[in-house]
Amino acid sequence: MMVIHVESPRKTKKCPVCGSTDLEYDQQRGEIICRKCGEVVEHSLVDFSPEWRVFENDRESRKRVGSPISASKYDYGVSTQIGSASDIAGLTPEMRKITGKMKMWQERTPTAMERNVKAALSELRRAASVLHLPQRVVEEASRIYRKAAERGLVRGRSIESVVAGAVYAACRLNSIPRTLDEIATAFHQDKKDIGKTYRFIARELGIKILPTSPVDYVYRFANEMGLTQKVVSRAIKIIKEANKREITSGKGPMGIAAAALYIAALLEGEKKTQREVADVAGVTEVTIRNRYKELVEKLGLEKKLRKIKAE
DNA sequence: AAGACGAAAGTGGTTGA
DNA sequence: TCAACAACTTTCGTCTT
Repeated sequence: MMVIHVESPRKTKKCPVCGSTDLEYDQQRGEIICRKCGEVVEHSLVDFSPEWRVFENDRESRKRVGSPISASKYDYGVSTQIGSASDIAGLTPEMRKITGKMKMWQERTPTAMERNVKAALSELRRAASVLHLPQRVVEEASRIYRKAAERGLVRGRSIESVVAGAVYAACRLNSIPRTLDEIATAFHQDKKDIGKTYRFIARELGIKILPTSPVDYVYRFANEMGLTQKVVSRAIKIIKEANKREITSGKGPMGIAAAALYIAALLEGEKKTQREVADVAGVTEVTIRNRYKELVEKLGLEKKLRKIKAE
């Protein structure tokens, strides 16, 4: 088994923004985040979760021999080659017949589906690097795509749109949200098509999709706007509180994340305009205003905000 | 002049008869 | 299958800073 040594990120890295060595490794997201300023120092790290984690109760594949089975290789990375002349020198004629047949079988041209999956997975890897997806999500997306292909769900849809849908589903399943916009850009696809395909394959494959939490977006949005950790914590508090008072259900998580960040930035004296927040969150100013109003009203933040305004 | 505010009309998806 | 519905968008005119 191949062993990759990875130094503990915490010991060696320094935040390029504030120089702090107090870094936090977020295993789920595969990111190193600076505790002080919230900067994402590094993405796409090695996934440290147990290598024997197996889905679908497949106990048999928990063996720790051989190279890791990788769903992102089109043959799961476990194919072998039957050699020719020299390899079969010691075999009886009957055996030679059999191995000859096996060889023919093996070298037969790949099926349409194999070729399809292979093309899809290379597209997947390309987009994954653009999106900084951790390996675990790539694997998940590969599994989803393969299942979809096996059930003939790709028919009538472009490979790209199905791969994109699989990626979106994999991200949501792992609570590492990428917005539909980001995925659409990475795949050069239309947002609507991806959404449709995503819903379709999720339904057909019986993938349970939990609504994403606004909290999942806060770090990334804040980071993109150069907001500090203080603002992030504040925004998360606001969202948690809003959850308790059930004003978040049915609302778009991105809008809530955006509004919470907007308010948090005001409260922490790092004001951003609605326009700036709207741009990174991929919602409109109007939506931010609507969520803003609800949040301020129901959480009783008017006094605090007025105080801030008075400077 | 820029930012914030909100009304009005339109879009795409969900739900329920 | 259709209509009602909620969330969100686009657009635009009006205040506020």
